[in-house]
Amino acid sequence: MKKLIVIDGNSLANRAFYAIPILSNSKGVITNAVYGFTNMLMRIIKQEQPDYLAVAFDVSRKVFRHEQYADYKAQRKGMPEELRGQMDLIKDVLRAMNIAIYEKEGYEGDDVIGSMVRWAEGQDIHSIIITGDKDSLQLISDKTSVFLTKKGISELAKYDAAALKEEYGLVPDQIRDLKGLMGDASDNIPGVPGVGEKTALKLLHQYGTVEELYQHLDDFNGKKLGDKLRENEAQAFMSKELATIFCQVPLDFNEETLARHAFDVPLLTALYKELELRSLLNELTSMYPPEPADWTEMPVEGMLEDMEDMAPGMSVKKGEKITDLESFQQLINGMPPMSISLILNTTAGNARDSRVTSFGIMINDTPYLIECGDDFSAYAAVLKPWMEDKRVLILTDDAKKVFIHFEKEKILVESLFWDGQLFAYLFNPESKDLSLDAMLAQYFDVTLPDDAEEHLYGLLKGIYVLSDFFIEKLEQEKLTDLYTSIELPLTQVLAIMELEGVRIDTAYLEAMGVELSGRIEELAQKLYEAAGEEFNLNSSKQLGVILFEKMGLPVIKKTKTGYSTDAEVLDTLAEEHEFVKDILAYRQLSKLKSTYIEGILKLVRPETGKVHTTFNQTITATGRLSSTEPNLQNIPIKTEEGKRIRKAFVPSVPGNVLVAADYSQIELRILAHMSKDPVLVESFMNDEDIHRRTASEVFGVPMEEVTKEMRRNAKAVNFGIIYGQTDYGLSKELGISRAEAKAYIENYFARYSGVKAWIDQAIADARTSGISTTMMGRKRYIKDINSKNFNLRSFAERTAVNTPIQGSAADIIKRAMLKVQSRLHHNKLKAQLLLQVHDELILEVPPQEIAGVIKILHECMEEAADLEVPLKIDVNVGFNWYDMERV
DNA sequence: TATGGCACGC
DNA sequence: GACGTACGTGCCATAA
Repeated sequence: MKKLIVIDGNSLANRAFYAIPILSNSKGVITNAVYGFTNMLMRIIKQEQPDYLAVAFDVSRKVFRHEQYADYKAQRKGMPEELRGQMDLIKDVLRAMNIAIYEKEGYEGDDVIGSMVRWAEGQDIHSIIITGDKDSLQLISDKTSVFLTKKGISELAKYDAAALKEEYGLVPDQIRDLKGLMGDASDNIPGVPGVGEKTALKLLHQYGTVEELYQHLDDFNGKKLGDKLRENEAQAFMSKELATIFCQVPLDFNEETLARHAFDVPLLTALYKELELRSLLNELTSMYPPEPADWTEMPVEGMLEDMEDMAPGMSVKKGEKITDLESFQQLINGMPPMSISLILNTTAGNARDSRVTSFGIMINDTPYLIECGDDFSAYAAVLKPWMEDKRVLILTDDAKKVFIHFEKEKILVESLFWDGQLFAYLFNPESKDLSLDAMLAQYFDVTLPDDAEEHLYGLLKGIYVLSDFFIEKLEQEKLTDLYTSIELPLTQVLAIMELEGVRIDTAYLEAMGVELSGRIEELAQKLYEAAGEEFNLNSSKQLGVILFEKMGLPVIKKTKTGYSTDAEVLDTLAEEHEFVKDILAYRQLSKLKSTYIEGILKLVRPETGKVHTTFNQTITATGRLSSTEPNLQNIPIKTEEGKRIRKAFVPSVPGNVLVAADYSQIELRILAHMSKDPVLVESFMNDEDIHRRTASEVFGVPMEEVTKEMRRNAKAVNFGIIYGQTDYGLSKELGISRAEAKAYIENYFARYSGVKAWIDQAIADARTSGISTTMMGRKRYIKDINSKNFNLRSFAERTAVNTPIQGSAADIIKRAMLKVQSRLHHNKLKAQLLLQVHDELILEVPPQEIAGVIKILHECMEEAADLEVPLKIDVNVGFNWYDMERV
């Protein structure tokens, strides 16, 4: 038998309106009833799969029943303004869905519904009426059932004749009698005063109908009830009349009109977009996928509402574990949804070595745990079409991880990313914990279950809880451009760099290790002899005892826990004591051996001879990257001994070269740009030796008369300016008196008054806003800027000066990396980005590409930002990272 | 296991 | 008069 669903439009809209908190789009149009109604409608369609579908409405407040009873529904308050405005929108939605709307002047929705189902019964069609109005129960027949909404709109109570009998002990037609006796306050049907549901049911169980009851009024002689019934006889009969649904409304019902038709997708999409009904739009687009769109335009579902705010029963489904490929294939068949959340669980280790052991994926409303064992490749292949689909928005906590593990499967992920960690970092780069758990706790006070599986499901759902909120917050904080045009795409570049890795000449490192071991051992023996005892040379505590107690050297500096033995202290003592010189040498060599030789050798992959560092994009307070395991951003360069480590960094392909391009004075150029200081700007415009010029200004001598000493001092001043150095610090640095240092700094600010003004402004801005900002809008909170504690406040002030400079430099080189990678890719070059060291990019380049790559580097890096002064790079080329020649 | 001291880079 | 240059990572010793 065919199935007709007919919905009481007013009733359902009303329920939706009161069940769902007020929602509105950005223009202030209230949408909660539209949302709830449509959601309910979609669920019914999915669940019931009807052949015919219609919605009936009341057409006006004046209906034929008013002729009988002027006060009919007089009690009822007018529809609230907020709901009235939504009725037309609901009808717009229905029209866009090509769903039949029935209404007739002078009749209520109930009457239209009654007429329709009676017609349907004649056509041998089974009807289901969906309403919140119990009056409709009178329409139940062997071919008609009624689903009543309860508890808001989330659940339906299904009634057929049997269910009605069981709950009320009545047949459908007796509903009219029930209303006749008990009345209905909401419709202002009076009934018999003093008779409520209990009494009415008792009477009907005994007498069956109002008519029959009044035939037997004598039974109530001498009882109060009898008097009430007698006094209100006319009213009882009228009430029953009023409660009777009229089933002969003159309407033309036909199967063609009632049959389900395809949605008018463009119209419906436009409507949802206008109303900003994101979860509905998402649902629609998963049925009818749209053209690719800019991800910022792409609404992430308002699943937050679904899961958190909606009535029970609307929440996402329970999680499910999948352990075989077939089940997974079934899950991932057909068109992708508009968005999925995806969380990879991997073994520890670098990009190359780590493996995906399991992953969580949420598709539509259901989170899954996929145990892929050793077979992630097969699962990745199944997911491939979705990962390569630009329309799919992937919500994850770590986009780089996703890029890496799919890239390893030769799948270039093209879908757009929502990366929770990256969002959290941009909102506050100093956050200790950027995990989804932390974000859910911080912003939604949600704690996920401890159980690993349930926790994963919670994360998958949690991403959706955070998604719209974070995108909105990103927009509000004006960080969207930084995210979409820099940080997110950079993630993919970093993934490629990590996977590529850097070749290490292990034989060289090992040989150097052996050499160092010998020298370290010699030094140790010499030191033990001089000290007159053996002690742990690596222990600063034990060394302190030897130096300052046994040998009686002067204590220069103390630490929290005892004597300081750092390089600064030892340098002061070194001149007169060979022992101290040897300690310094021992320290230098053991540092090289433990950190750089043994440390790096431990991390070389034996299969390839490469190390694969991990670039962390969400660690530093200023926006710089950091590098770990190994840290390739602090490979020695200052001392000749240390610099030799760089000979071990070689191209992976024989004949290739390493190309290193570093920005010349990028931070001072940024300072020139931001301060617009005329001297500094002019200096860069003329491509002068910046430290020489500073020396000339500060010491008041012509450029050509600047001595090496003056230039060294000026360089320290320039350096110190960027960090907010004090006269004390500068005096220490240069080994001059504090007064002298103070004079340098004062001279500097006198000559570079624009710089002074900018620094003052940067501090003042931070003081008012509590924030420092980079050129790209990256933020950092400067929390102690107004502290009464001098130390904290001074520190905050230095931060407020340094952060815009260092952070803007980070912005610029990140942009440069994107440009470079893009050019290499589009020109189909074999050259590869390998490393970034804050102001420097290192690439491996085949010999035939060297000239082209150098040109690309100049263009991309020098045009990464448009400043008041030019950006300039120096390029060096060599067969290892030590033997480099300037080109 | 956490912390401090030290040393390497930009 | 304080306290004394930004941002990181890694190794080792020591304390807990």
